[in-house]
Amino acid sequence: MTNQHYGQFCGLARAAEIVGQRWTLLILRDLSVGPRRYSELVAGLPGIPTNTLATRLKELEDEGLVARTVPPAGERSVVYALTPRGEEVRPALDALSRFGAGGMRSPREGEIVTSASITAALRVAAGEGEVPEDWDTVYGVRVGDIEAHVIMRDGRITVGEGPAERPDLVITAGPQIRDVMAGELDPPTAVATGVVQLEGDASLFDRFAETLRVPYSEHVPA
Amino acid sequence: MTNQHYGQFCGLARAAEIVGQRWTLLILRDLSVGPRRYSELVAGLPGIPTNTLATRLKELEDEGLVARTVPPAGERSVVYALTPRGEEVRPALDALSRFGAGGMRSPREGEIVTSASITAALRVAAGEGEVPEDWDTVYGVRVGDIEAHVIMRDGRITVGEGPAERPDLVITAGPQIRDVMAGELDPPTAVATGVVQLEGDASLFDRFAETLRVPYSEHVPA
DNA sequence: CTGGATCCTCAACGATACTG
DNA sequence: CAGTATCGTTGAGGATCCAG
Repeated sequence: MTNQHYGQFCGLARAAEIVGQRWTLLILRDLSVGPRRYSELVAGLPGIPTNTLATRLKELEDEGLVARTVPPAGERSVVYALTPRGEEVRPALDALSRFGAGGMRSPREGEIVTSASITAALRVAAGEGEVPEDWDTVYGVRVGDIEAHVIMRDGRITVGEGPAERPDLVITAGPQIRDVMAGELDPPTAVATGVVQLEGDASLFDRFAETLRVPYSEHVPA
Repeated sequence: MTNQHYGQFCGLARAAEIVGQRWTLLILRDLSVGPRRYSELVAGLPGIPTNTLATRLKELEDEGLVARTVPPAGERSVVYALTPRGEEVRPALDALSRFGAGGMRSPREGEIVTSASITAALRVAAGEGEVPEDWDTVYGVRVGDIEAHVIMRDGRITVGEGPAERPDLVITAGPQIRDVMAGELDPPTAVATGVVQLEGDASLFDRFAETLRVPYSEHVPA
């Protein structure tokens, strides 16, 4: 429980004392996508020891980043969510995601995609989320049995978990969808080679590819 | 040396595998301020075990974030510096600094300020560094026996380590200087109460205080 | 069935000493 | 100065168990 203290009066050092703990960044990522129950966190973080999760949640609660909501009457389930202070970590999560994504080519052996990871990735790719006012498009994105949705409407982009309702276009793909978002694989080729499958108005895929962007780093070594 | 692998094809997970290691964020912070020799890193990171530093440097080199430059002939000293890929972590460091600084009030028992920490803090506070074109001001900032400098010139802000050459104003203060940068302590009061001492054109202090800003979080619990 | 607590093992970390 | 070697300690990993 005694977190590492770096002994420096420094914002980064203080941040490191929190997010430098193992699993903490991924817990925050999952919670940044939406409130979660304990078992949902376990499911979204394959490999996390249950005691580690319990410890981390307690630490994050002590730090004021996470609040556990005990349901009032009919005892259903404890729900964990980011507090307002916890929301302030988002820009850092996004910057780290962007950095990490820059060095990410294809999945390593055994690497998976989770609901939170794809949703967070799409949110980062959306960036500030400015699009023309007259766009009104709903996308569904499926990777494996995971599904997320992207809505471009009223000049803004909204990203969420789960299937879209009445999507204009459903995009089904593997992790290689990243090559499209990195600009390394142009949409027609992606479709032609079967990297992505489209259901619905296929002409909307170009818009998706050009709007959601997380570039590869130009400086990855091997 | 087998870093933690989270098994997820996710930018944040990949980033976490690197910066989630102990001390790594602070090593990157120090290197982001400027190239460093091994002993300088040790000096700037009080408490770091020497073997941990050696291990981290090797890991960061393997990741392509840090390059060690062995001096050519007259054997002087190995120098570590960020690579272009390493530079890409800056936005994440800044976002984390900002987050951590938001929760930072006064120093905890025994916390110190280092050259890299103050320089990094000023750099983050400078933000994008846009100032009016006609400003031409050189500040020296002293905290304890540490000194950094801030130059506002040609519409930009430059922050660096070490004393300023021919400063217009030298600001000497303790860690409470943060209250000024957070907007919680107005400049006249800071001067009047002796929180900061000024040498030079004291009228330039207002400009310093309004330009360099790292706000406190409104949501820190206790 | 959810939300943990407990136990044990081992790899990583921390402290110190020592060397090219 | 720039690390390596050694060793004790801590925290993570993994399985299991328990309470509401």
